[in-house]
Amino acid sequence: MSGKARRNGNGDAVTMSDIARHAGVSPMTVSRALSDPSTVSDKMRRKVEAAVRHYGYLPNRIAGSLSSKRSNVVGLIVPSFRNSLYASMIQAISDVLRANGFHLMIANSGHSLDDEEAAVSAFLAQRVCGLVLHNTTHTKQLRELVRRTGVPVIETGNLPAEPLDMAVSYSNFEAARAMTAHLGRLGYRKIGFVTLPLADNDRSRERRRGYFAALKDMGLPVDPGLVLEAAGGGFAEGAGAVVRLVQTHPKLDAAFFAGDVLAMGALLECQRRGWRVPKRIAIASFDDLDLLHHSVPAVTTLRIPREAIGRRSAELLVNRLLGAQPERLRIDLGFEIVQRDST
Amino acid sequence: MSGKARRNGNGDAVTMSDIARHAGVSPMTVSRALSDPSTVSDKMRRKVEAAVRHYGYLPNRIAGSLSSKRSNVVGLIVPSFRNSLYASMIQAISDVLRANGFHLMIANSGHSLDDEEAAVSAFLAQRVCGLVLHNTTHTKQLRELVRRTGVPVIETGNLPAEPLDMAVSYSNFEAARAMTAHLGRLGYRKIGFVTLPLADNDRSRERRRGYFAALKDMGLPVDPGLVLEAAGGGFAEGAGAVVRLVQTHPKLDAAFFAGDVLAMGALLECQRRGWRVPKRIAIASFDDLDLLHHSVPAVTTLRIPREAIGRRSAELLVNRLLGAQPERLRIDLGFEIVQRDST
DNA sequence: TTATAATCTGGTAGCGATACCAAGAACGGG
DNA sequence: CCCGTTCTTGGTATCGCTACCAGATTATAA
Repeated sequence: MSGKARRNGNGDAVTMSDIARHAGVSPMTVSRALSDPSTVSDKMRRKVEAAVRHYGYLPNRIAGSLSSKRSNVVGLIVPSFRNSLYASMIQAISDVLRANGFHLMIANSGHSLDDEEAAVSAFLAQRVCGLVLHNTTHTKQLRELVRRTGVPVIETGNLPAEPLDMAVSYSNFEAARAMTAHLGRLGYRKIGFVTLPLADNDRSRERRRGYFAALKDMGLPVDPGLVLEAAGGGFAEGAGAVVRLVQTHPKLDAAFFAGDVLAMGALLECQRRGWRVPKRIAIASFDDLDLLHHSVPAVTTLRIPREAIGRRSAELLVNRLLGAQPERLRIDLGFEIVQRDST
Repeated sequence: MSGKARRNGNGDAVTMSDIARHAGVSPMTVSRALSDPSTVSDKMRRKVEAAVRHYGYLPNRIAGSLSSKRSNVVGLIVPSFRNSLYASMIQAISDVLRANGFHLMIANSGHSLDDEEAAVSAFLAQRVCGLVLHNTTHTKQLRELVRRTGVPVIETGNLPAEPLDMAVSYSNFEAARAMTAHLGRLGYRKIGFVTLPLADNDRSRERRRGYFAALKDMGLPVDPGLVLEAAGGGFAEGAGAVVRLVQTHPKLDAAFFAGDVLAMGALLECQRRGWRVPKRIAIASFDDLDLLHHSVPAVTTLRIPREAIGRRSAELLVNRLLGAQPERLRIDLGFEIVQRDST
């Protein structure tokens, strides 16, 4: 062992030249045998494979990337890991990427646009070959960085009017509007709305906008007092919100929660207080946490195709990386209202 | 723009030499000004910083890593993203890494040891500087790979008898044993156990072992019929399991679920069927899904310090990468029984 | 059999940074 | 004012791989 290479604890890694020497071929042949076997004769390929197996050779993709100016790492930025709604999307992305030989780097922006920008910078310094951003409003710097480097980018979480590059999502505005209209059709007239934090979050704001639009569509009065901003997205906040709404507006007959955990918290609180759902108050949710289907009563909700969004995002990215023509896309994967017993 | 560099959509990236030329200094000075400013005079540093800002220079960490044989990317492998219990750990790891200038690559093993091995190979090819594995049984190849490359590794999810390198976790065995004993102390005598899938999952098996051990400790009969293996970890499986247990064992007075979602599914099913909890049957859970605290009744559970585990894991890794002596560690972060109304 | 194309293989020159060494500038003590 | 330190700076040589071109080998056609 040569002293210095130990720094990284990386031992003296076997290199391609080592393999080449032991296989009795040139390094180029080893390179080809590994990255595009069809361009090498069977005899050579077998010699190389044998040596690779024998020495447990692990190609150095860092060197490969530097040389080829290509990388196989995709960067994903989500606002937070805590929210389970990102989980199914991440899973889908991860699956598609892996099936195509790509890897995933993840960072979270903590709902801060500046942190998102910092994460993108860091990813670009790592020379990721593509980006997925769960966010559609960005700092000017970020837009500039993306433009300059020309990395393929998928935006998701909402449908931006002007995508940076490609967008795959559903419309928060339309979804909230549809659910509010649905409640109206069911006969509810005084519909409260509990929103997730609005700061730096276009998705939350779009949902609220959808709620207002539906009321207007139906000719229902728009009462700002019926809108509550929950400080967080937890059970407790949902519980607190439903109580406050009911107490300040005794005539309230339905409440629409902009997050599934909020809705569940509210439902549980109603159970605790003996408020019948949907008799005393109807509850509707945004996003189909599995739980909402199993609760008593099961909760009416919007099913967002989180998994499909992840899958399509990754597929688009992979296609582009594999040579598809750049094309500014804006794919709407829609949503679905799931009517259950809580409304 | 020179035609060829376009391949990656990467434009013609500004390089360190470009910055050097425009700042009127040598590339080495730029390198130093960026990576260790204290070794460079103020005048030089300012010139470099100005040029960096002006050209929007993004250092190429791929090249940096190749040259320095150091990387700042940590690989994390979890069985799945779907389970929220990984989420808080991932968040903690991500936070600690970012605070120290490291990045996170993530893969999922889908509960397969071979896939875990494949993911580790891929990560090592990317020359990650450290690994976190949420699993403590591995293929022989994987152990060999880790030994040979000498990467720092954290194992978590369970406390292995023989860690590969460092382990940070709690003991599934002790936790399950403690909860079962707790139920015994509360007076329950016929305690069912619903386990998560056991195949390739030492954590599940350890939990079951803990359950059996506690029964033995208490002199209670060990009836294999009281143990059910749920096919998955969802609400439906928990619901199905509690029904089957109660129907096949009318005398059953408590059920201990090896997963929080299972327990919640069972609780909801009991509500649906009008089985009083804990009167007819007590329900205890493993892992403190937030929901269990808000359900009616609130569910007794084991609180596992998922976040602390993530944090400590990342901290240990970072320390080691920053120069701490290798040391075979096995850190037990314990657990806590949270007695609530369901038992 | 020879010409000509189609396959394979190897040599060379980077990719964009950092390590290491050596030389020049600044500094202080005697 | 000289000389040994200390602080800065720059040159050179990789890091391990792939792109590109050229030469060698084999196959195919004439």
